[in-house]
Amino acid sequence: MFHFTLKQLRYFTVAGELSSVTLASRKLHVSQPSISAAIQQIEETTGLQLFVRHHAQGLSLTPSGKQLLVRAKQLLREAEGLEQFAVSLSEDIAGELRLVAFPTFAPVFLPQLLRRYADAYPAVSLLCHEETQVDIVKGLNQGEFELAFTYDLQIPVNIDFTPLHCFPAYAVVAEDHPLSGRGQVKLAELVEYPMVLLDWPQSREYFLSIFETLELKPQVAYRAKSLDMIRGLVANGFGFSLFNTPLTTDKAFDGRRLTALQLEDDVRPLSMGLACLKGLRLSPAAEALRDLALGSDVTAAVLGHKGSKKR
Amino acid sequence: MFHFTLKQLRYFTVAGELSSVTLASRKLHVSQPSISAAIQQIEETTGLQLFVRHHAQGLSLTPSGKQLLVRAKQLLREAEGLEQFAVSLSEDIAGELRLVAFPTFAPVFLPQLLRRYADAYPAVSLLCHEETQVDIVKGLNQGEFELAFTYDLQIPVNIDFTPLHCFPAYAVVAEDHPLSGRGQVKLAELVEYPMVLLDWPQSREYFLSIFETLELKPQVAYRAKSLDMIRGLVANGFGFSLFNTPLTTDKAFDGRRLTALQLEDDVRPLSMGLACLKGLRLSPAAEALRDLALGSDVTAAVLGHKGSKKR
DNA sequence: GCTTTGGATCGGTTTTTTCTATGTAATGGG
DNA sequence: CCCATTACATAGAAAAAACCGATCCAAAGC
Repeated sequence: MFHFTLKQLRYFTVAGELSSVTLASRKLHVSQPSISAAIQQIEETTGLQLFVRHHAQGLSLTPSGKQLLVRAKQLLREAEGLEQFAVSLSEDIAGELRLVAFPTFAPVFLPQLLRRYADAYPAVSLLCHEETQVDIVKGLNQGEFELAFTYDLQIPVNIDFTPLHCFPAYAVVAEDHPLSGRGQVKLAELVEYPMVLLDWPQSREYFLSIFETLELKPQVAYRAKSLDMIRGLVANGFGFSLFNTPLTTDKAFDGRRLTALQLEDDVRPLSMGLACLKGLRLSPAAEALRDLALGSDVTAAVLGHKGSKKR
Repeated sequence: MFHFTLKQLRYFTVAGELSSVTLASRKLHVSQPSISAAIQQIEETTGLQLFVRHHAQGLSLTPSGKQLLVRAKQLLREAEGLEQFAVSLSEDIAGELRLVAFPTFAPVFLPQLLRRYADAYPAVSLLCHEETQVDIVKGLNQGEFELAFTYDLQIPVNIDFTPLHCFPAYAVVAEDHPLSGRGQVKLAELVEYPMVLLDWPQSREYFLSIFETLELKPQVAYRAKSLDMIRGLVANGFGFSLFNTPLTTDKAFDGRRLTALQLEDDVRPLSMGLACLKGLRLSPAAEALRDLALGSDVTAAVLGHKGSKKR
C-alpha cells in the first residue's frame, strides 16, 4: 500500500534541510549509511531524484526534492499531531466522551451533573444519548458509548455496574382519583383500578413483575411510549401507574395534577448507577465523570433525599 | 521520534472498519497475527485501549479507538496523497517548474515560449527568474532552478549545455552617430569612439575580450547595470555599445532611435541555449519544456532569422 | 601530491516483521 | 450437555529490514 515509511521521510527531510547526510545522521543519532539508504529508498519508490550529490561537499535538493520536502514535512507534522492526539486521549481529560442514559431519569439530574463536568473539564466534548435498556447494553458492547447511567435491570455479566442511588417504586394517580390523598397504598388495592403502563422493552416486564411476585394481576388499560404521555394519561383519569424516577413536578403537561402514593408492600427498589464494559479501561475523561458522579450525591441536590443513597 | 508506523495505522484502521482482525488480514493479504500485533503495538505506544475483544465474535472499537480511527484514516489519506504527488512529479508533466534565464534575451522570446508551454501543460506552475551568469550557475548547482536559458559563457563542466540559437555580436549607435547608416563597421573603427559597457560579471569580460583578441582597447565611457539603461545612453550619444541579443525595437525608452551595425571582423558569435545540471535527471515538466524549445525554432518567430540557428 | 571531506558501498549483526501452528474462550447447533 | 465452530491471542521459527562499522571513492583544497 505505502511504499515509504515515516522514518524514511524524516531522514529525508532532515538531510534535505541540512544539505548533508552526515549532519543529519548526527542530529538523528543514527549512522550515516542509514540516512543514505532511506533517501535512496524514497528515490527508488517515487522514481524521483531528490538530491544532486556534490562530491566531498554535501548534497543539495533538486527542484523536485524541494517540492517533496515541503509536503513531506507537512505529513510529518500531521503524524506528530496524531501521536500527540493519541497521547492526550490516553493521558489528559480531553477528547470526546460519549454517554448514554436511561430516558426516565436522565433529565432529572444529568443536566446539573453535566454542567458541573463541563465547567471542570472544558477540553472534553460531551455527547449524551438516551436509549432504552437493550440499546444501552448494545451500545456499550459496540463501543458506541463509554459510560451509561441506567438501572440495574438485566445487566449482562460483561458489564460493570456501580450503584449511585436507589429509587423505590411508587404509584401515581390523578388528583381526583379515589385513592388520591391516601399517602400510601397496597398493591392489592391498586389492582382494583385500571393501570397505565410504560411500554418499553425492559420497563414493561419490570413493572409487571412487581405485581407477579405478590400474585396480583393489574388491568392494563393503556400502554404508552413516553413518560410524559403516561403522566398525562394518569392525570386525566385513565388509571394509576408505577414510577421509580421521582416526580419532580406534580403537573402533567396540560396542567392537571398528579399525586404520588407510597407502596406499603415490600417492593425491591431499583438501583440506578453507572454502567460500563468490564473489559474496557476507561478514558481519563470518563474516569473524571465517574469520580464526579460517585464523589457527590448527585441526585440529592435535585431530589431532596426522596430516595436512599446507594443500594 | 515516531512511535507508530503508517503500516500499523493502516492495519488498525482496516481492522477497525471491519470490526475483525481476520477479515482485515484477508483484505490486506497478510496473516492474522500481523494485524493483531500491529494493533497491540499502537495500543502499547499510545497507552490507549482501541478495541474491546469479544471472544469468538470479532472486536469492536472503543470510543477512544473510534476517535483515533477517524484521525488515523485522515493521516493515511494524506500519506496516500503525498505518494500520489511524488509519483505524479516523476511521471506526469505537473508540479512546479523553476526556470532561470539570462536577462538580456529573456523578454525577447521567453514570454511566447512560456505561453505555448502553459497552454500545452496547464498542470505545471511556471516560475521564471532572471539572473546573471554566475547566479544562474550557482542556482542550478543548488537546485534552485531546474533549467536555465543562458549563453554558453563560462559554463562549468558539471553543467550540460544544449545550444538553441546563435547570436553574433553587433554594434549599436545612436541614430545621429557618425557611424550610423554605415550598415557595417570594423572594431578598429569603433574603438575611436567612446563605449558604453553592460557592467555585469561575465558580460563585461566577454565584450572586452572581443576587442582583446584583436589587440584593441575600447574607451569605456560609461558602465551601466541594465540593458535598458545602455540603450538609453547609447541613443543619447554617450557612445556605441556591443550587443548579442537582437534589438527588437530601434527606440530607447525615451523615444530616441538606435541603429545596429554589423561587425566586419570575424567575431565568435555567442551560443544561447538550455543549461541544466549534468547529474540531474530532468522532471517530465522540464523535459517537456526542453522538447518544446528544441522542437521548434523558438527565436525565429520573434526575430525573423536575424541570427543563425543552433551553433 | 597529499590530506580532508562527505557520500556510497559492503558484510555482518541486530531488530522487526511475518508466517505457521497452536491455545483459548465464547457461541451455537444437535 | 457436548462438540464443532469462530475468532483473537500467543509461541516459535523464518524471513526481511534496518542498522552499524569499516571501507571505498571522487572531488576539493592546501
